[in-house]
Amino acid sequence: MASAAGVSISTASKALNDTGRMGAETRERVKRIAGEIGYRPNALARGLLSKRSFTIGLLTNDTYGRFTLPVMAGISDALVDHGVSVFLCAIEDDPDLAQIHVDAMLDKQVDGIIATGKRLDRRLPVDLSNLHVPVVYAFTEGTQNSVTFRSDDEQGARLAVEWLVKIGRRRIAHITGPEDFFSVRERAGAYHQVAGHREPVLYGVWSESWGHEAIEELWKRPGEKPDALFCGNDQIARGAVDALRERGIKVPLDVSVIGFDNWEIVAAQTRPPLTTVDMELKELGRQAGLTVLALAEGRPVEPGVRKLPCRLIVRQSCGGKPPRE
Amino acid sequence: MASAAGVSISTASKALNDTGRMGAETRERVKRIAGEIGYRPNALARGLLSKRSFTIGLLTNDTYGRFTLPVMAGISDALVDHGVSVFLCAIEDDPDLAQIHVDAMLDKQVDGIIATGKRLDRRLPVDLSNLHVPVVYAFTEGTQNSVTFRSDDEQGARLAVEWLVKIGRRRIAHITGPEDFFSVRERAGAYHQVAGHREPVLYGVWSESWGHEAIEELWKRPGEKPDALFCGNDQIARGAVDALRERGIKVPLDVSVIGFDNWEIVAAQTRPPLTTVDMELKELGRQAGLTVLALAEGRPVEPGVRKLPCRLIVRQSCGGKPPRE
DNA sequence: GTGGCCTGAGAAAAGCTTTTACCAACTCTT
DNA sequence: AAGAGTTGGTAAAAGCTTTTCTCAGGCCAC
Repeated sequence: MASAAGVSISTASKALNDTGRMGAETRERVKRIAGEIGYRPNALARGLLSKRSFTIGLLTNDTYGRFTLPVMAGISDALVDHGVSVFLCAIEDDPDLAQIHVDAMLDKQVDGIIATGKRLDRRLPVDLSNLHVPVVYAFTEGTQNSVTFRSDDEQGARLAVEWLVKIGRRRIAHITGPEDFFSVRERAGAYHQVAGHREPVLYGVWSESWGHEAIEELWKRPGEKPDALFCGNDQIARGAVDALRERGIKVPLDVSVIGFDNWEIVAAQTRPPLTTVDMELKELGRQAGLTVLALAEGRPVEPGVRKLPCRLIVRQSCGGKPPRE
Repeated sequence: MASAAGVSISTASKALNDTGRMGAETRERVKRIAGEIGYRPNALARGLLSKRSFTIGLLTNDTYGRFTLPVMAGISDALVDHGVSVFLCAIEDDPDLAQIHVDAMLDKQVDGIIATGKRLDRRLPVDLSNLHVPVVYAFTEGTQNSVTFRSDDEQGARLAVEWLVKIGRRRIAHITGPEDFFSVRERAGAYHQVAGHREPVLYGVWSESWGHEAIEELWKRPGEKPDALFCGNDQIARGAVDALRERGIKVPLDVSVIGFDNWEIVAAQTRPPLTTVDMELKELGRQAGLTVLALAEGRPVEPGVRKLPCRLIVRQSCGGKPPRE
């Protein structure tokens, strides 16, 4: 205990927290000695009193996923400056496990909870709506009157298709995932708007092989072939690029291809590297973290859905312009 | 407070913890009422007294990585049964950030720390050797007298090469990552032992494009071509498979290919899906979690390096035998 | 009938920090 | 020089559990 080395016990607290009245040189001395003996206050005791644990819980059902990781990095990044740590709880769509983790977080007096997932239009398998701690949703469906952060898929898709139009492509096809995904419908909607229905939308699954198949299907059809592909994710785009290469079609010379997600490991390793749409998930996580912190501190936050803009990452699969950055 | 609804205050504690002496019906009544009002003890107060926070810290420098995620899932999986939660701290090779996180964990009285990384032969950029809490290393280089868990890369490589031999391959080449990786040398060593130096080892980088290049290099050489490839990771294997296909060489008919890591997203999406070596990282995490818990509870644990066996995942890139599981 | 023992339950302390209240001593002011 | 105000610091309470100690009452035995 710092008081042993210093002077008293409550004086030490006031010295270290720059609070209360005391002699300047006493304060300095206590601080110095505390530093020397490496004294660090016990956060448990502090939390017990202040009702703040400087801890938040992150609940995700996307264990192996590419979505949660960037979101998490953003949250952690935003909160470390405020001395807040993050409990990560992976709940594989298991309601019981989820409840266990939520209870454990509540027992540990988390200041707030962030729920995140792998899909915008699905709820986590646990009800967080009537907790006595603030809850923020990030990249997952929230409840009524909650704060929810999500990517603006419509704007992202528009970015992609407008880029293709801008570099001179006219017959743009859209190969994407299952139609029951909200994101898929939003992106397809934007595609229709911008591209003007010139080509049909091909709905499928989120895999490379579907990208392959879709190309076969498109090139089997009579008439003019597409000169650009807007793909629902990078894996589909990669499958498509590979299929085109096998047919001797040059990317980006003959066909421009654009993906979605900016999943580096796929997008950057494709030949040629994929131009794609980044959902800025780290920024999304950062904002979610800051928001849950604000709520925990009692600052008012307007409920509602916040759509964060996507960003186009230009690599080499579109041509038209040399890659930047 | 449960005591308000029940009878006293310390009696409640004893009732809920099945400790102390008291009437059976009193105990039942307290428990029932506690259940009804949804009483849950404050873990902070409990931790303050018991010196156990039921919290451990997980430190990783592999933010986006495929290694930390399974390890983490294993840890979480093993500890949730014991009521222990996990603080995840991502420290991007930044010593200052690492120190901040370690200090925060210590302040929060974690019962132990698990350090994990993306490479067996590198240390985290922070010294954890003289903490007053137990530290366990998982998939990263530990300190003297510490407990370290790692995959047995030699055994894994042997598994792979022996499989190739068993299905009748004789000219097995090894395309792998940078030679300064410990894992690379271990795997190469096992390859040499089992394959008997029939083919040279090609050292490069951990990317698909290196897999491509390596194939070009191998097929440019005069003389007999390899009939099997043992690749240092799944990405290299994928690059190699793609390069072979482009040359009209059939996998697995003409050449068997085997990868390393069992990174589903690469291995399962390759055409044909890759046979590969799984390092059982989730099991590794599970054991690390259980071990740090044992240390936290004062149970003795023998220091040293524990090598966990790898497992061969048979898919379709080798032929020889139909895929299982 | 009384002393000893057992049972059931409550009182109190401890764990560590922060905050409020308080006190002793000192310095002005008049 | 005495009262008022200021200053520097301490004592104590609160926050919530758990654990140990104590106590009151009932029962049995002698």
